[in-house]
Amino acid sequence: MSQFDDQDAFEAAVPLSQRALSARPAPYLEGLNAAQREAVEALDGPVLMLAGAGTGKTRALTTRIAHLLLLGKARPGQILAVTFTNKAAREMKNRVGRLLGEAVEGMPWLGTFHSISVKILRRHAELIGRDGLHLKPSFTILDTDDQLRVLKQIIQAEAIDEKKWTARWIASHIDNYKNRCLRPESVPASADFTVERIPGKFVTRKDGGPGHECSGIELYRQYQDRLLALNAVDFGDLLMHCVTLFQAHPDVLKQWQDRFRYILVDEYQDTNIAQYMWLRLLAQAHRNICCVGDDDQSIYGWRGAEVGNILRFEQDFPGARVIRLEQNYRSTPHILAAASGLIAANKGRLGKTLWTDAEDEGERVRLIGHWDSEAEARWIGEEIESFQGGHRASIGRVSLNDIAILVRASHQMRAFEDRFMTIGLPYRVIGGPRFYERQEIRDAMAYFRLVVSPADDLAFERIVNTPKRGLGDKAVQTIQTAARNNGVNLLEGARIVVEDGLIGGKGGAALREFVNGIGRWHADVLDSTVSHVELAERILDESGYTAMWQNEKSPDAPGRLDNLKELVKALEEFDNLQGFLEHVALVMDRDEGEVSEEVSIMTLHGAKGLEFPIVFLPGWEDGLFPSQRAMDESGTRGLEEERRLAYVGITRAERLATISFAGNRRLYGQWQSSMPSRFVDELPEDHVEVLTPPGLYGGGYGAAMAFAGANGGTDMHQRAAHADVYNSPGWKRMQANATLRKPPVQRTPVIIDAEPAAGYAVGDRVFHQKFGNGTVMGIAEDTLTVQFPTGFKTIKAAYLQPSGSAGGDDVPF
DNA sequence: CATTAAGGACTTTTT
DNA sequence: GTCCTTAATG
Repeated sequence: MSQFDDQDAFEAAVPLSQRALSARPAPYLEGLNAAQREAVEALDGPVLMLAGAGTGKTRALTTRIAHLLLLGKARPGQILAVTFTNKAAREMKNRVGRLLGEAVEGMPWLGTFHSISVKILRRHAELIGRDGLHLKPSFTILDTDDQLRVLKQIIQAEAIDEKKWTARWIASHIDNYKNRCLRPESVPASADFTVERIPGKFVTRKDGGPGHECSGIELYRQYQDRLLALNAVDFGDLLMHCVTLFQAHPDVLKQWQDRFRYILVDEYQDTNIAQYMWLRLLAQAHRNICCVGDDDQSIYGWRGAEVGNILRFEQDFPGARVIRLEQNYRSTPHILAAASGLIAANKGRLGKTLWTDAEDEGERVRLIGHWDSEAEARWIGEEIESFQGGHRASIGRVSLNDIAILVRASHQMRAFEDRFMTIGLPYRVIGGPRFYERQEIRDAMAYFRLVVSPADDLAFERIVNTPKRGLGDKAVQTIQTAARNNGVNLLEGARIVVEDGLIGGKGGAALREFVNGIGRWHADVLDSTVSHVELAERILDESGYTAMWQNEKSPDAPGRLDNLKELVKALEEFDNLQGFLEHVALVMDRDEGEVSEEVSIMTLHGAKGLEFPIVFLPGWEDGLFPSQRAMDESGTRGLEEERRLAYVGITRAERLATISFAGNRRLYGQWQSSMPSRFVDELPEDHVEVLTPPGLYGGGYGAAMAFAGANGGTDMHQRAAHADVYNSPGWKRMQANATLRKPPVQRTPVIIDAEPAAGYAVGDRVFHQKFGNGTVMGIAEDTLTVQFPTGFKTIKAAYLQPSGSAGGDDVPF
């Protein structure tokens, strides 16, 4: 990087012709509106670009990069451009390339926070660690699965009661620390948590005898130590280690500050504290940082994102220019007005007024209620078919690719998949399990990992008995003991076990073959005459892994074999196995080929940044959307985030948005009734058209409520308590369109078939020693299904006590 | 040690 | 309802 260190040398290197370009207007600037142009041309100093939905943010950002390059302000390698997703990074890369033609090489530092952090960390790995134990540049990146496996080992060693404190739960706490850049030694005691050990199980600890309790920070420390010993990092570490590195080594920081002359950040509203520190450290010297974001689209608060980062930008970077992009090019006026009206209910916004110069008002946002989630899916399917038939004059010709169904939670997708399957409507689910998260891919990867780095104990444990080699828990324990006694890794330990004949019979022979195989393939990795693609095939073949799936007769076995083939094919694009492994951990999301005509089904989170002519927004029911959990966990803040999610959903639509809700929905196999989302009532009436659903009693929703009420145990007190709901404008609209046989009476969710028992009723607030306050969602004899902030639990009534404040302060229900 | 049966938890959202 | 972990059996 020394070639960039000298400012004068760099300027001298820029051709005169390039610098002269700044003297004449650049043609690529001409299509921009005034605000976009300002955002592109304000190159030096801190800039905050507040870009509302559909205002051409990506265009401004990519043009800005092109501008920097064409003016000779920086070379491609001197621009740091950070995104959150690989998709966004790829998109930006493509668009910059298109703007510049073939003139400029791809930008090496355009990528996600995580992928850029890896690149930086690899160069300074040895500076991370303590007590003589440090990271090596070849460190592996653990995904959530590996992370949990490591934690489970620690939990077992510490005899922690995993029934009560799951690895998942502890992992989320550790992630939280890392999101805030808190290392084990810097977590304040006030942020510690306590877990219990299994009573009676003897544990020897350095800090004294057996204790019944264990500090969360202590577990965190052990986890970090274990990762270091494994020469591994998890996702959170990538950011946190980078920040630690920069803080502890000013000389290293300086190198990177000098290299990155200009910094651009996409989706700034989604940054967490670690990312914020990362950026600040890199930007503080020259302050050439341009952050793009929209506080109204901040929807990742639950995983540590801090809207505060964007709200505070001007304080962090005094003298920052704030540029608002407010002209919307995406949606019709009705859609825009509906979205704006909804988001206006949020407080603490930076405030933007989106406008459009489109003349055609378009159709109003449509609102429809259904009897249940199946009717909702049926109706949407029929709507889509009628679009296809072409007899919808106001809409015109529609391709299935133009249509998206955006749901709050992934379990909603199923109803649509089922329905579309039966009517033969092509669809694609976006954001399902990732390619590299599939079992067969992870197994294959573990083989590759172990072959490349024989010290990868996690990989060893994963595959030592896959395919079945007759090596169970006991055998693995024998290997672990041998490894520990000799101070070597598991593969070496296994070799010792084989040599000493500690495992006999079938298992011993199989283990011998396994160890020999890994050794053989490892030698081939180093042998440059062996192609890595061929080697990969051979590994899967000779290990018996391919045969395992060939012999498996379950219906998904062929698909898995296909995936393995695809994996090997993907290898061709890399120079070696190492490079491939690195790529898969961070960047390999399968490219969603848009070859055929399909309706897209995805979550609202997954839809951010996308747009579709026609959008369906089903499941607008209180408890589902806004999600009960978000509200229980974060109160008003959670509700506002949900509202932003709704805003994101509506603003995805270009021409037609349809919001719907169902009176009954199946959750965990039980039917449950629900109320329309409060967001429905917040929509500005002038921009909404209420549709009458087809079906029984002239109106599915009204009938749904009457039915639910009849079965749910009528209660005057309840009726009075919730009377206001039925006076709300949204409710009246629905009433006008539905023939109501009986007044609706139930506010809280009802399990239709459930008998009230144990003195509790559905909807009651209860308290549990560990899980805290929750809401009863289902009753079966003496067992209750309770929704806690941390999720659903099925618990015996004896462990619960009634919670005093039914219907909390700012939390409804 | 592997296979099978029963029981429990689980549902936001993702790099 | 589904997936996963644990207990019982071959």
